[in-house]
Formats: sequence, structure tokens, C-alpha cells
Amino acid sequence: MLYYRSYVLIVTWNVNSLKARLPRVTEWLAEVTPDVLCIQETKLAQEKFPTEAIAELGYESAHFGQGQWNGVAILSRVGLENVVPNFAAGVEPDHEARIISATCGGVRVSSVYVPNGRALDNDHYTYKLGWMSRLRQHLDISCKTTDDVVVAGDFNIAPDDRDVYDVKQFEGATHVSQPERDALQNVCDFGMEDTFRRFHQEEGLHSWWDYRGGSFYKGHGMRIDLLLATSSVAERSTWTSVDRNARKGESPSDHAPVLLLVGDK
DNA sequence: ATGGTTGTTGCACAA
Repeated sequence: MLYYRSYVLIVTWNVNSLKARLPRVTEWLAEVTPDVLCIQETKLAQEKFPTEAIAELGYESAHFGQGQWNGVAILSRVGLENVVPNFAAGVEPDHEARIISATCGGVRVSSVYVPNGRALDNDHYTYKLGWMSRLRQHLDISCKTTDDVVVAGDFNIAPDDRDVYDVKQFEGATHVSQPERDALQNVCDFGMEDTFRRFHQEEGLHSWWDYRGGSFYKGHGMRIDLLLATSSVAERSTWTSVDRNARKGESPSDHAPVLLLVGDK
């Protein structure tokens, strides 16, 4: 049942295979009932998306899948219009399924899965920086700075040193390099901010923890899942949180959902 | 310096 709220709850979650995670995701949707859920790493072919199971929970969905790797989706209970898979026309299309956009309740929402750079000397690092440049072009072409815009997803970039558990462990590594942080800043310079930092300034608040070595229980993670928003959205935001409970229990994703509550105009 | 885990697929690779 769809009912009126005086806010919208927008969430991003890298589920690391929607096939493996479907029970956890549907259980979480039924409990939390977000208005919009941006999913990354569905790892599903286009035709394998569980449209019906999600519809039963009251959500429309749009999926841009490629199978095996990547794949992004947007679920909404407040409308889902003008769906655009890939970058907007006019930007060099990506050969992988890493961005999908739709208008949900008046907000232009993009679900993004930014490439993992792997290492500073890896071709994928170059691909990642170029991808972030194209994301900025995508915004310049398809949005106005005065629009209600949210770009949510797994950026594979820790915005600053507070966002990794131990800076020393990341010297010379991807996710924290200055070019990556500059690329993120360039996207924000479109007219968006990292909404999480509007509410929390402390270090040690993460959204991803390696499966290996008990990283979650040691607090060894990174904050790489972000909700960027234009000022018209950010100024109406009232609360944000990482749902660490979703990282616990049986067969969790290695990422936890990040939630943003946005008040009505 | 290495290893640790989970997901894909297919007996490695990506994260």
C-alpha cells in the first residue's frame, strides 16, 4: 500500500549479487520500506532481474544488467519515470552496466557503480578516472544545478582520510589517491555534496568491510558508498545512517545500505 | 610480506 509521507527515504546498497542476496534484500525492503533503493552489483543479465518478487513488495523497478559482473538498478514506491540506462546521450557510452537514472517522486536519481581502480598502475584505474569525468559530463548534459538530483552508489572512493580505518594501510593504494578524490570533487563541483558529512564528522564510519579476516568485527572498513545531492535536496535532508545490521547475520553483502531522509518541499 | 572470504564461472578471477 502506498501512503503519503512528509519525507522520502532514499537508500544506496551494493548487494554483491542480487541472486545470492535476494532473500536479504526482500527481507530488508519489507522491514525498512525505503521510498527509493539504488542497487549496485546485481550481477544479473537483463532478463534475470526479479521484477515480480520486488513488485510484490510494492516497488517499481528499472534494471541495467549485463550478467556475471556489474549491473545497477533503481527500485521506487514513489514513481519511476524517464528511465535512462548508461550515460545520457551525448556522453561516450560505457561498455559496462554501471549507471542507470530515473525520476522518482520529483527527484532525478542515478544508481552508480564506479569502476574499482584495482591499483594505481592498472588500466582499470585509468578507466575509473575517465568514468568519473563522464559522470560529470552526464550531469552537465542531463541536469540543472537547481534540480533535485541524487547520485547514489558505490563510488569506490573514500572522500577523505576519515573514511578509511587506517590511512597507513592505504598508502599507494586505490580508493584514496588524490586523483580519485579530485575526480569525486569534480563531480561534486557540478553542484552536489556528500550528504553524509552534513550530519556526521567523525572518523571510523564505514559502509564496506572486506569479507576476509573478520574486517567487519575489527572495524576495518571504508566509507565508499555515497549519496551525493544538489543543494535543493541536501538542504531538506534531516538524517542519514549506515545500516550496519545488514552487514551481520547469514550471507550478508560486504556493503551495508546507506540511508538518507529528505523532507518534502 | 602474506593471507584472509565470497561471488561469479568452470577448475581462475574480481572485489
